[in-house]
Amino acid sequence: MTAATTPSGRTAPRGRIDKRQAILDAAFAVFARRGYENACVREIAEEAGVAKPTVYNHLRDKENLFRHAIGAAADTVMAENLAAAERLRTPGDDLRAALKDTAYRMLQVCCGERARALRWLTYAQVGGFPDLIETVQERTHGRLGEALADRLARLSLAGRLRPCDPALAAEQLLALLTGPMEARSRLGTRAVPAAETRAVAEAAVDTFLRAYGPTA
Amino acid sequence: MTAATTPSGRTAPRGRIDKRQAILDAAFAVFARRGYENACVREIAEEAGVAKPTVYNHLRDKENLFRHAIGAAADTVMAENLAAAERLRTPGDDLRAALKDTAYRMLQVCCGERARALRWLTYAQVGGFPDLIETVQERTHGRLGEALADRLARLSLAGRLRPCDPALAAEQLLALLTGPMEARSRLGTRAVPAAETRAVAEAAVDTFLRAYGPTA
Amino acid sequence: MTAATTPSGRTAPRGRIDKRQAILDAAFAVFARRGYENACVREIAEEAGVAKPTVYNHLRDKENLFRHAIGAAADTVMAENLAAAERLRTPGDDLRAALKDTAYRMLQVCCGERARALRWLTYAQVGGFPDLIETVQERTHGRLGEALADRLARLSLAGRLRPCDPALAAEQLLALLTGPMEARSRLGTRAVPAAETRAVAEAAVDTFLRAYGPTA
Amino acid sequence: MTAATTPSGRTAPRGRIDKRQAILDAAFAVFARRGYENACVREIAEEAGVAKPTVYNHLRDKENLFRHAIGAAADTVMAENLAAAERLRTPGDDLRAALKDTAYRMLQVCCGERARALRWLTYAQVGGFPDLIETVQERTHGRLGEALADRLARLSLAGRLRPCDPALAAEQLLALLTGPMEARSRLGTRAVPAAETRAVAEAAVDTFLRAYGPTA
DNA sequence: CATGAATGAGATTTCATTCAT
DNA sequence: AATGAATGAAATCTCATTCAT
Repeated sequence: MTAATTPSGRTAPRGRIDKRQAILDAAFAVFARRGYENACVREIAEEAGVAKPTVYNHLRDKENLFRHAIGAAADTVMAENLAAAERLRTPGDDLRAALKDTAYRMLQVCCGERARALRWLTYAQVGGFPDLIETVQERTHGRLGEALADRLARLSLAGRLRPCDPALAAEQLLALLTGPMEARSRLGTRAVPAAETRAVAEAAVDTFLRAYGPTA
Repeated sequence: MTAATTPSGRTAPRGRIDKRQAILDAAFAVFARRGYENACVREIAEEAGVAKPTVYNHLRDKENLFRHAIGAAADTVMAENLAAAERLRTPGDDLRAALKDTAYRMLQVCCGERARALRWLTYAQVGGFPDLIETVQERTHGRLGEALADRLARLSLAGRLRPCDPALAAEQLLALLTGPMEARSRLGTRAVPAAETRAVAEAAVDTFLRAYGPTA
Repeated sequence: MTAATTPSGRTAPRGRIDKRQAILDAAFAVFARRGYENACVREIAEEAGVAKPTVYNHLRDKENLFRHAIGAAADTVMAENLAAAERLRTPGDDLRAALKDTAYRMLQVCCGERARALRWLTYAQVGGFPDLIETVQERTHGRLGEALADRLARLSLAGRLRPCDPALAAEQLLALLTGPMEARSRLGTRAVPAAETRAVAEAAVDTFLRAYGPTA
Repeated sequence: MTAATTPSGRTAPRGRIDKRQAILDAAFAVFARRGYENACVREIAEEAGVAKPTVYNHLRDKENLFRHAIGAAADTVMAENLAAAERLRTPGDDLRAALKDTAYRMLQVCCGERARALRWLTYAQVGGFPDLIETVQERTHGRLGEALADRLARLSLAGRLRPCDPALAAEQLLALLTGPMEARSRLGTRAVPAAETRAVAEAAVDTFLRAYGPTA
């Protein structure tokens, strides 16, 4: 942060790698594969290549470490999802195709490694850190719903969707996408072939458009 | 069996009969409020009113205890859900009303104490016990989807729904119900007023019927 | 003990197998393969085919069980050894051959399954049950030494060995036999080929006779 | 390292240096008086003046602790025995006296506190750690036998013993020494008076020399 | 700032032993 | 006499966290 401007200095001759970032990355990785309780600080420190007290110096305690690691991952996942939703800003002539494309991209994000780990950790710790979970939920699902609602509102105003409550429409579109995927991937334990993912996206959009498409 | 008829005679000089059930109940309660790792067998034993080794005598180890407690809870939740789905066997004249009624009942089950705890534990341990989770998932969500698909197939044949893939329709109806509820209850951390629950059910059914209702 | 006179009724149509004997046998077997502390009463009961409390009914506690099991095994081993020593009662013309034969037989006993297990258990528990160990030691090694000393005294009187302290001679003969065997069998962990065992016996007797043989 | 020079400064604010050695010493002491299974790490930690996890930090687990403690004790005992055997390098004119002196010294070592404890532990755990026991056996008995054989070979070459297999001679001399001592000390449970120890040594050497002394 | 070493607390599990039938 | 069920006690080991350098 001091010298280099690239926060994760790709291949740049990074002078001092940010230990803090290394710790957070390692923490998310370890939390993801072990869960919160089973993850031990020693393993995180090893994965980050630092000594245990260094972790405590930077992030005070295990809980804080978890909160920061989760927060960072949530931001990343959300950015990816919003990027996918942006696609709807320029729907082109074929709305159905644009929706399907957007939907498929979002599903890809949701099925990705990071999003799956984040979802598991989120659910797993909803009892232990309800406030954190709520924050994450709002910064991810909530934020995505809003972005989607914005797009749908524009489309409705433009007459390309029938008049509707855009928040509700967005909520239902998301549900039609993620619900079946969770079921088919068995909560993320089995990989879903790309073709099936695409089929889920298309079925969701078809149903959505029958319900929300412009009236004949 | 001879003298005492109290099935759970607290401190009665005979404690042979339903110790196992008491342990399983206590286990689910403790797992539900502490999570798998934080739950300790001592607490479960205390809650069940038995000594710690008794727990081990009956259920071998913590993992086995967890599996049985989860399995039992899953069966209970499923039975409740199937009972709600049965409502669709006699839809009466007003299909929309019947669907909304069924939907609302299922949401009530899903938002109940036990179902919420089961959902949390399921997600939380999907990394640790993938096989168990898969089983639970199939015995609950999967089974419910099938039951629902059966009903929808009948309705479709009867011309009260347009021709469709009943499995897909059931999957999407379930998604339209549970997805929004998860979002609004913040993964189950906040109570959703009955009115809002009903609204979710109605919106889901309305959307569903626009997509799957009989063609004009 | 009541009806049948065969204490371990070989193939006889044993009316009531002696549970007590079955327990003692099982106990020795389990103690032998697990050691005293690692042997658990449950396993002994299983091996004996009875329930755990039955073991306690018959033998009061684990310590008592151990004492009786060890005692019985010691008696058996001792009987075998004494039988071998008896051979010296009729030495025949060739004393050297008679001694070698006796020595070899005793080594066979000492290397047998039971004697080895007994030796291990004895040493292992010498700290925990010093009195028992002392008893066993006297009933086995001590008793054998005396028997041997008797034979050697006769031989000495008969002029077939030079005048000597027969107790000391017996002690040293035993030492020349068992010491090298313990070393070569690595305390009983590796099998010693019969040829090597015989060589040990012969070397012991040769040395013994050079020291105690009749003066030229 | 800067302020305190006391190598084991009891409660000094620095305890970094010889904790490991203190733990190993304490471990051998506790194992010696309790046996492997009955020794508990808590007691070892207390005896060493450290906290329980410190024991685990330094030696990983109870088994490893045992192996190291035994190994160290074996080395010490062996060094003492080899020092005694060295005596034979300068036998002087009176071979018999030199042998008796050496023999007595070795018996003193063998009857010492540490050697007795080592022997008990060795036998007791021969079932549980056969590889360790074998190692110990070779590093002690085996090594001593070789050293002794070397001395005897020299003496034989010098004509002070008759031509013989020195390994066998050493083996038998050791047996003549330790065998009777084990019997008389009842496996180490009772103290043998110095006079009796000396008598055993002399008897062993006398017998040995009659068998292996120079031919008249 | 980074670290090696140390520790207090607590979890799972096993075992010998005893009731009550 | 024999047993299924229950229990008090204890042991191994792990972890989050803190000194002192």
